[in-house]
Amino acid sequence: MSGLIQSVRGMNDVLPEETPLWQAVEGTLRGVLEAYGYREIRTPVVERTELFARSIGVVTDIVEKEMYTFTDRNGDSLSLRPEGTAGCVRACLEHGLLRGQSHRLWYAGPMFRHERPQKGRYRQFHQVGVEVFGIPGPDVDAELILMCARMWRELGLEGLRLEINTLGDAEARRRHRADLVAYLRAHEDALDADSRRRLETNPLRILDSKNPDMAAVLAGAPRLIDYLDGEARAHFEGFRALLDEAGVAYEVNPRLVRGLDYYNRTVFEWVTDRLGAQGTVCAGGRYDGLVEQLGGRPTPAVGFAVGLERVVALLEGRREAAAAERAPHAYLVAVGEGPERAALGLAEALRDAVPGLRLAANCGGGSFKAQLKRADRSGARVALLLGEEELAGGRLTVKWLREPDHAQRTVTREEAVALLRALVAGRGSPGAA
RNA sequence: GUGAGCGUAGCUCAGCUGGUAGAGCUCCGGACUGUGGAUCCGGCGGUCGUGGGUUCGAGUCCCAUCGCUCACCCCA
Repeated sequence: MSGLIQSVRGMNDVLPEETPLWQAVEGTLRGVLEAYGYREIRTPVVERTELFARSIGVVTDIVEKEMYTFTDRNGDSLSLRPEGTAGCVRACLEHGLLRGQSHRLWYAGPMFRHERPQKGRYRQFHQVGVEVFGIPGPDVDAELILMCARMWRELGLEGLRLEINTLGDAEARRRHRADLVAYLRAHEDALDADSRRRLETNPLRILDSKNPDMAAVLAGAPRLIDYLDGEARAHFEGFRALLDEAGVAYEVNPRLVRGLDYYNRTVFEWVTDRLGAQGTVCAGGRYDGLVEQLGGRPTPAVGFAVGLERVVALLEGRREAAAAERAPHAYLVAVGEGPERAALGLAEALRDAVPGLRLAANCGGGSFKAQLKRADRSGARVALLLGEEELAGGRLTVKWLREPDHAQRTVTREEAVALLRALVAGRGSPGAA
């Protein structure tokens, strides 16, 4: 055990016990995205490092110290993507998708950040993300919120809280940031070490400090909301009105800030208090300036990303149920030389005759007892027994593994096919066997 | 990057003040020549994370190192 090679720190295996829950989550999210007319885009996991530096921001933690960056054989600096938006914008620009038309897109896949792992935070993690290009109004912002709400509903995820805020436009943010830094510098002796460091890196975060000693100073700090111009203000009011109209509950959190530089105007987060320190399950906002910043024409854009590890963690209680939904319908037991030789062919014939059938055929021999044990553990609803007697008579014995009140019966292959069809259709009437 | 807690069988863990490693679950087999999930019996399975030190003797004490977990930071 000590000599074995282990997985890379912070990069986890998802074992077969767990994959059914992941598949259920992914399937549900995909269904919702399609219900809103969003189309999937797939982009590489590796991009030029410069793409992330120019989009996320050079001085952010992500770019400064969390990227997996390496030099390609030809000398280019490449990085594993730490988030999905930059690559998506790059792909759209590269293929001319942003000329005039609007696009509603989604993607899913692994992201990489070299952080210290902890609950809900991993070095390889998975996101489902959405990006909308070319629609400036608050109606899409609201649509994204409604889409999220539907995702939670269909997943059966309860207790998520929606927090929203507006960051205004670039100009307002610049003025506010300058005033804020000046104000905080004037009170620098009242700041703790962390906050002094953040004066350089992320001054907005200082407002979010949990240190009670700084509360008085922070209360007097310039507020971003006072810097908003009329248009940004109207956008936010419009967004809120649409949420109210739709009956979505939310909370305005003026201290809600996004870590990535490119956000402006609407930002939002869906949070839970059931995941320890990493309570954000989904976050997003508007980034109207990013496309231009990456060399395209000015193009309004909004998006969000869902952290799949966090969603799966919240749904952990449904692991068994999800696994049961994907278990085989039937397990084919074959004992004896003749039956064992005939089993694979019979299994093929049954799969041909019953579309959608999930049939596990026993391999590796074993006694009746051993094979039934495997059948039981496979989660199958019925065991199909093929022994010398059945083989000689062209029949199969159907044994119900989950319904103790249904006796096993030996039937013709045609009857077995009919029964399996009913099982697959979900109207399995076990008594009919 | 900083701090704290924890590393004993595939999994969950016991092992008191140092005396030469155990249980439950899983898996395989038997009781039951073609019948699983219950019960009983048996079997497989361990360089006690790794390296060094103290000692007649270290799973136990000391040091280092690696790993895991949680928190800070940051964020999905």
